[in-house]
Amino acid sequence: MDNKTINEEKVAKEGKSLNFIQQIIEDDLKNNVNDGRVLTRFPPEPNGYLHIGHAKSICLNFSLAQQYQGKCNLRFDDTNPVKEDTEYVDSIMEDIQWLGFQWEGEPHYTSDYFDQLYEWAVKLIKDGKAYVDDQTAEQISEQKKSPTEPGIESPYRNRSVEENLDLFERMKNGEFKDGEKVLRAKIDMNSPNMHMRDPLMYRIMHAHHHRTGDKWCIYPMYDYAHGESDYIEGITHSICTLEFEVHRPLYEWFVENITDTEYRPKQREFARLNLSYTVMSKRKLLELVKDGHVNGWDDPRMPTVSGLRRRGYTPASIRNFADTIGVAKRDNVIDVALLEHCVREDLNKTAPRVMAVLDPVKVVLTNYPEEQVEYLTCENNPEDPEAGSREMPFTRELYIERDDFMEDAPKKYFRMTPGREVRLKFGYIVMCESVVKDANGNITEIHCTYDPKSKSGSGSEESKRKVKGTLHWVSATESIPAEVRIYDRLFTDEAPDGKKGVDFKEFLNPDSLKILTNCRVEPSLANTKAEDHFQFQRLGYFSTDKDTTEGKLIFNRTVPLKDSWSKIKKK
RNA sequence: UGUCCCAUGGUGUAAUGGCAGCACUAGUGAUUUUGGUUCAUUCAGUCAAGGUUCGAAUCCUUGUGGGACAACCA
Repeated sequence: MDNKTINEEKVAKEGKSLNFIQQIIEDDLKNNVNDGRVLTRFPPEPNGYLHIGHAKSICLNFSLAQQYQGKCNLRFDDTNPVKEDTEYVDSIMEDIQWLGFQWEGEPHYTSDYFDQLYEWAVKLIKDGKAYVDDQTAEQISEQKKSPTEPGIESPYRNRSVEENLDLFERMKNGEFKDGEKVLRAKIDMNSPNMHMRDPLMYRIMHAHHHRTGDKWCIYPMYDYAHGESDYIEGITHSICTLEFEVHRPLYEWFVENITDTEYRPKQREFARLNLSYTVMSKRKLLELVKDGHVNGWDDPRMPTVSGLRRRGYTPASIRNFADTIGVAKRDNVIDVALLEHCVREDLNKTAPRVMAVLDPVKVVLTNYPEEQVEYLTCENNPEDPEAGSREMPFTRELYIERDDFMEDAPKKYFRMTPGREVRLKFGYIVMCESVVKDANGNITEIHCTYDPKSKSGSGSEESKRKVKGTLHWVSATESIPAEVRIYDRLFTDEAPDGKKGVDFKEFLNPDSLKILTNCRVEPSLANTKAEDHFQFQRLGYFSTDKDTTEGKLIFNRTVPLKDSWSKIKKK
C-alpha cells in the first residue's frame, strides 16, 4: 500500500525541512557511516497493549526506513519473563500491521540472543570487566549512593576471573536462589552518571519464559541486552525516548567492549508524545481497565491503538497525526484537538454520508399521501464524485432530531419552528403548522405541510428555492433502530496526571460515555460491518462497533462534526 | 549542593549567521440543500541579561525555568 502521508507529500512539494533525526541520518549517509545502511527497529516489551505514543514511535521508525531505502525490524524486548506474555506479542503485531506497516522478515526476540549474550558476558568477565556480586539488592543500591555523592565499591568487585567465571556458570546452572547473586559490569562507582556505577547485567529469576521456557534461570537486564541486540541485528539508528538519554554512555560501553568491528549502532532520543486530557502510562491505563472505569483495553475512550481503532480512527489519520506533530527533544503536550482534526480530515474525504436520527421526534406531513413510499436519490459523498448515490425512502411519517425543533425560536435558529420553512435534505421543503403534546407538555408529534413542487433535483423553480435550514431525517416506517454510543474525553482536566498529590482518577469525566438506545438509521445501514465508517449527516463521524449483530446495530461516535451553531447558541 | 537534556504565538513544529514561516486552536467574512467542507482573513511568538558580528531565534558567557537519572523494570 501507499504509506505516503500528506506531510511527506508536502515535504516533497515544498522542500520542508528535516527533523533532527533525519538530519542525523542524512549526515551519516553523507559520511558513509555503517556503509550507508539504514536499519531501524521498533522494540516493544510484550507486557501490554500499544498506545498512541507507541504509534508515534512506530510511524517514526518505519517511515525513516521507507524514506532512506532502509528496513525496520520488529524486536520483542522480552528479558523479563514475569511480566511478559504471548498474548501481547500477538496484539502488538496486529496493531503495527493495522497501522499500515510491515517489519523486515520475521519478528525478532531479545530471547533469541540469550546464548550470544551469555557468551559476551563470559568474555567481559575474562576481560576483567564484569564480576559476580553476592550482596543483596538493598546493599548494592545503598552503595550506589546518590547522584551528588560518590558510590562505594562492592567487596566482591575484585574477585578473580576464575572465581567469577565459576560463579557465573553456577548462576546459569541454577545453583543459587533468586536474588542471591548478580553479574555486574565493572565500570566506575564514582561516575556522575548513576547508570555507570557498576550496573547489573544479569539477575537470577527462576521463572518460566514465554518463549525459552525453563532453559534459563538468569536473565539479562535491559541496559545490557538492548545495545547488544541492536548490534546483533545490525541496527544503524536505535531511536528511543528521552528518558534513555542518560543510558547512552552505558549502551555505548557495552557495544564497545564486545565488538572488534567498525560498525556501531547509534542510539538517539526523542521526546515522547503527551496528549491533553489523556493519560498514557501503561500503569494508569491498566488501572482504568482493572477498576472498570473503561470496558477493556479496546474501549473506544482508551488511547490504545485498539481503542482508537474501535472508536473509528483510521490508520491514515493516525499516521498523519504522527507526521504532523513532528519529532523533537523538548517535552510537549499535544492538543487532542489535533488528533480529532486529523481523523475529520481523513473521514471527510472518505466516509459515506448517511442519515441517522439519534433523538427522534415524529413529523407528520399532513398533505402527503398515506401509504406512499417515494425513493429519493441521495449523494453518498459531496467530497468524492466517485462515491455515487443511493435511494432512500421518504414517507408521510418521518423522524427528525428533537434538537432540530423549537416552538419559540430565536432569530438565528435555522431549523424547524412554526411558520418557517426548512428543507428536508434530498427531499422537500416543509413547514410546521402545529404540534401535538402529551399530558406533561412534551412534544409527541410535529404536524407539517410539504411543498410537492419543491422536490430536490426535480429542476422546478421551487426545488431551487433557498430556505435557511436543511435538516436530516429518516422515514418513521422504513428506518431501522440502532444503538449509538457517544463518547466524550475520558478526563475533564487538560493534564490529569500532572497534578502533584492528586490522583488522576479524580479527573475522570462521569459523562465520557452516553448510550442512546432509541436511535433510527436509514435502511441502507442494515448490512453494515464492524469498523465501517460513516458520516451521520450533520452529526459527526461514526463507526460500526464490533458488538453489532444482525438484529442489533451499534455505532460508536468517532468525533462530532465541527459545530459553529453550539457556539452561537451560547452567546 | 552532581551529570545530562531542553527553552520560538494558547498548542505543536520550521527557519542550519541573512525577510520569524507552517499546522492546530480561537475570531471574522464569503460560498454551501450538512450551522460540515472549501476559500479568504484576523489575533498571537524567539525565557532573561551581557558578549561576538555589518547582521543573532541561531554562536559564546552567565542567569532563570522545565525535564531525565539514585528498579535484581523496560
